Amino acid sequence: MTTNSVLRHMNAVRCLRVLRRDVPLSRADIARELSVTRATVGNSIKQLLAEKLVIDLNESAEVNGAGRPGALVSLNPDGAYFIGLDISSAEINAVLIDFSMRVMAKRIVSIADRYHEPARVIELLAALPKELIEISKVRASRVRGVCISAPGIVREGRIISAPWLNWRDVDVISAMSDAMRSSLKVHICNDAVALASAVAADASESDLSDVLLLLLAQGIGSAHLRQGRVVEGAHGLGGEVGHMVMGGQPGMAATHTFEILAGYQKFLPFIEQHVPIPEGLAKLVTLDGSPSLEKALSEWALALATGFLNLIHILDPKTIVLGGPLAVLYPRVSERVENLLAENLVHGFAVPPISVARFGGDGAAIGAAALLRESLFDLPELPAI
Amino acid sequence: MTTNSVLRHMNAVRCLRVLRRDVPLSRADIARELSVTRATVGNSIKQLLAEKLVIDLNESAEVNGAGRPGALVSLNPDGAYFIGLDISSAEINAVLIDFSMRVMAKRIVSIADRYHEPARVIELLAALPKELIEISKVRASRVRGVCISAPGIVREGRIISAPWLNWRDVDVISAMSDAMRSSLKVHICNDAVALASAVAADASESDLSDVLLLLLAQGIGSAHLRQGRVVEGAHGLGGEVGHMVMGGQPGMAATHTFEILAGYQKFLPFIEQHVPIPEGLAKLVTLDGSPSLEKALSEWALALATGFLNLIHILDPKTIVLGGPLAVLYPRVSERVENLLAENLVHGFAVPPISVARFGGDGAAIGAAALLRESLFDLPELPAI
DNA sequence: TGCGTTTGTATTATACAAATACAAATTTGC
DNA sequence: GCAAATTTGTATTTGTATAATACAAACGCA
Repeated sequence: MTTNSVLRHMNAVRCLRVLRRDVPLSRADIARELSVTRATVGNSIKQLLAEKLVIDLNESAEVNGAGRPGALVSLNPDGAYFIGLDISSAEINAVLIDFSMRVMAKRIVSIADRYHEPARVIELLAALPKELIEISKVRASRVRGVCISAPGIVREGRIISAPWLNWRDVDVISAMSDAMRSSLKVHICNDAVALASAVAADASESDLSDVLLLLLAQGIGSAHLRQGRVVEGAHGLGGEVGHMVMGGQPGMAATHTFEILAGYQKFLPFIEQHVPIPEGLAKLVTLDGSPSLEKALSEWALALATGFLNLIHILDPKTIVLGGPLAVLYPRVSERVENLLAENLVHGFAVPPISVARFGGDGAAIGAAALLRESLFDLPELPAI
Repeated sequence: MTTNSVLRHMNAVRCLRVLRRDVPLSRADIARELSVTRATVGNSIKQLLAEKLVIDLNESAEVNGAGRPGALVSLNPDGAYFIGLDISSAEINAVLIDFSMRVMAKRIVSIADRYHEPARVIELLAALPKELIEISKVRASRVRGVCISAPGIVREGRIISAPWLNWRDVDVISAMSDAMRSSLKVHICNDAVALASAVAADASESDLSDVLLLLLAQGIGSAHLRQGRVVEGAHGLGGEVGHMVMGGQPGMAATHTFEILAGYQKFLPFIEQHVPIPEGLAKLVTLDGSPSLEKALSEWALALATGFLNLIHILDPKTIVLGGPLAVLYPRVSERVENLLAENLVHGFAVPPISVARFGGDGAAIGAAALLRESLFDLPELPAI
């Protein structure tokens, strides 16, 4: 098990991780970065070329002095593909991305009239991979897997509970695998985790790979990334920050949880009846502040700041990124929130940068696919015990 | 860098991790456990014998059938020693432990009259390692380092803030290294992290290596262990759960934080004037419940349950362990707390086992030392990038 | 006592990276 | 122009891992 081939794999993965920044490099560049010999890198690259994960650009590095210029290699966008399927109560968002995170195919399937029927939704899900592969015309053999993102508590391949879908204890992976009639590996993850993965993969700077992502919607979910990997709880749970009790008289009637105080219920009265909620919330961004809207925003700022304060004290994230339909409103309160944080954080803590994720409705689907992509950059599993 | 020696190290460490349970095993046993050949284990053990981390027991395994019985090897208690120094506002607790976690020497130095003077405290700290080595009569060359535990926010070798000591931004490591005039490596950690490390090292069962430790004292600190390692925040912080806002009118006046609602202030009126607080609290365990004490306990149960509820939703720990002087009181409210949790956790979460750490006042010192010991079981640093 | 079984190690085979050497490709200096 | 210097990439050799194999030693069992 812990054999020489582990070394080979480690070095190959390390080369991939260097190339991941999407800057083409020569073998000598990589060797310097990893403190190994050029010969070793040459071997690893040879292997990666054979696996099609890397391509020779047939191009020379720009010269910076004397000597033979290096031959550039880079990640091969065409080397691996990944499918992400995001379930919400309105629709399934489906994407197929390539190894450089470009979206090669995209489908949206409305499920508003049947989201509460797992069997029917899974039937629709199961048809999508084949469809995406056909649309995108990629080689089916290079598709590395399918990852489903769902708004709920996910554990061991099952959706334990997804209140917005009204699902409980659905064994999605088995059902999907059966329905798909293909050997594609199927994974499943929480939607906040998926979006966090999209944010992390998108971050060109590696320092963004340490992120607390908060998904502000009807509920509030979260995912915590450390060194690009999701920090999971002991049972694969965690991140249910929406249920954090933050106020009220002592007691746990759950009328003062983070998601009740800072979810979007507060803003529904300001949205016109017939407008979908995300669009309605987006309109509020530029809406002039009536006193009642201002009051709602102030209360929201206070609730957000309190929630952030708790999470920063507990988790110490490097950055906070906000996603979900409510996130667009954040710039209207950012100053208030950040002032409150600065005043209330204990000495030693600084206010982390708080930003809004730049992803549309397909963010979670892209992120789910990115989660699969990430596994190619994983060092060999720690030979535990 | 990523060479064959990494493999050798990995296999040696894997052997150590198997032996860590303190059950002597034969090379063949270890080989089966690790899925490597007996010859490979033989080599690793040969190396570990040379490093004195393992000893040959000159004893045969009890036979379970035919065949030559294996020659048992086990961790060598005498192979490595570790020193832990815990600072509180009352005293310095100092211990020297061996490789099997036995306390070989112990010293307590009162600093009640000068805890607020970092220079004088560090002077006292610096004298202790030599003293402990002399008391215990262990070979000085086998002492692997010193780890200091402090009640405050620790980062990059500095105490950023330790309110109970009234210290701010003290560069403990430099000062210690200078004052000690020895080549011993000095580390520093938070006291909750130290105690958690003691709990994890103490746990004979490996499933206890996933622990959320809460230190219930004047303040409330925490440390989160996952797979035996402390989960640290991006800046080495985190775990300041005492500052979690849990109630009150919207606003952050910080009158309803976890440590105000659940710290030991509430119980001070029940303690006789001249009794030290830890002893006073211990007396309350058996004190018959006056109505006012019962009320305080009920309020405490509610506050604890609310804090635990939030932390379970956010972190999903496998077990919760309580330490600090207030922990002894927990059995008086455990039933109430666990019922409240069961009623309020969202579907999918279960109430984790909640127990009281079985460590005395030297728990943090032992834990600090155990943190150093732990590093011998670390797999080689992931060759990052 | 002899046979089967398991252990531990010695030997050999194989696989990996490092060290070395060298040809190829380019700049620099004259 | 042209040789020297420099850098790249790879082939070869060397050293050191583990795996595979073989075998002697130590034991139970009949």
